[in-house]
Amino acid sequence: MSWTLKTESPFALDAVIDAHGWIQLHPFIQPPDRPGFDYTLRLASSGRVITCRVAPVEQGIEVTTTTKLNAAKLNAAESKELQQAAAWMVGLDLDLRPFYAHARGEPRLAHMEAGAKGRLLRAPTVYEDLVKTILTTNTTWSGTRRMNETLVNTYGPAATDADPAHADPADGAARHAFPEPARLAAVDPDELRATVKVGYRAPYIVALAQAVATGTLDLETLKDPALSTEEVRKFLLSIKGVGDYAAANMLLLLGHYDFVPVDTAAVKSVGQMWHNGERIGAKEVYAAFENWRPYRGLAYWFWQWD
DNA sequence: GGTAGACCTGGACGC
DNA sequence: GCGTCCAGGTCTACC
Repeated sequence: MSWTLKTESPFALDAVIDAHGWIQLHPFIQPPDRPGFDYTLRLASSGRVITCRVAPVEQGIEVTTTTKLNAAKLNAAESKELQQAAAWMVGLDLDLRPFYAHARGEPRLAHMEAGAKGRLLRAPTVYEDLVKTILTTNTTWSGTRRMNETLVNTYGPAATDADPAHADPADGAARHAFPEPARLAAVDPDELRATVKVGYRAPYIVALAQAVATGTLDLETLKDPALSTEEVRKFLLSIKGVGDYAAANMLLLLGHYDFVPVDTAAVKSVGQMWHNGERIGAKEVYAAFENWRPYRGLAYWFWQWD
């Protein structure tokens, strides 16, 4: 089964994929031999775990199911859920034309409008993106990838009726969806620490999963574009394990662009470009992008440094 | 409001 | 092979 989803605003799937490293985090798989990506998800409406293939078409994407579930077609609710998830993942709801107009004339951002850049690949749920963001804190990118892969393969449900032809191209293993909140909520933090080697992040992840699973924390409300940036930021910062960097990263994913995920790379880049390589802090990073309000984070993220 | 130290892991390095 | 050091954000205690 397949569906074509389109948007009115400038769009390029390869720009979404290349915007950051999320494509390297399971359940995303980037096939080496064709454009687009594969993603394994559990459909909440039925509990089925399927793998879908997302490929570029003009002004949008084509979404195709790639498992043997093709033989047992998705029902209406499942189809709707899959299409909504795919549209959210690639940001079909976003319109960056106001930013392009704002950035017109800045040579270091000219590549954005030309390449329809600005969207960042995201998971179907805010919960998944938040767990992944916590896994990016205080570690290297290779550490993030390792922790995420182990988390997904250990606690994520395997694709039902998986077609061996569509197994993980890296090792042929069955693909897994991201672990449900209820699954991680039931894991002892010490076990998570031992199996996934997430270290001190274990209690943060379990507490987050428990809050989502019990309904104490409704992260999906953060997708509401009517919420102000400050409202969303305050909400995120109230979660244990989420600090300024993690909140800013999540804000970018949620379509709020005024905060910069200040990490060591940010202070290094800004220090080299505007402070003769001197050691600087978050204050100087924000000062460097002051003229880009309310898009400071977006301008920073796509700034061409050389 | 600002700062120091602890939290974990993997990788680099020296022996 | 083993031990030590370091990088990477957030939290807590303290001033």
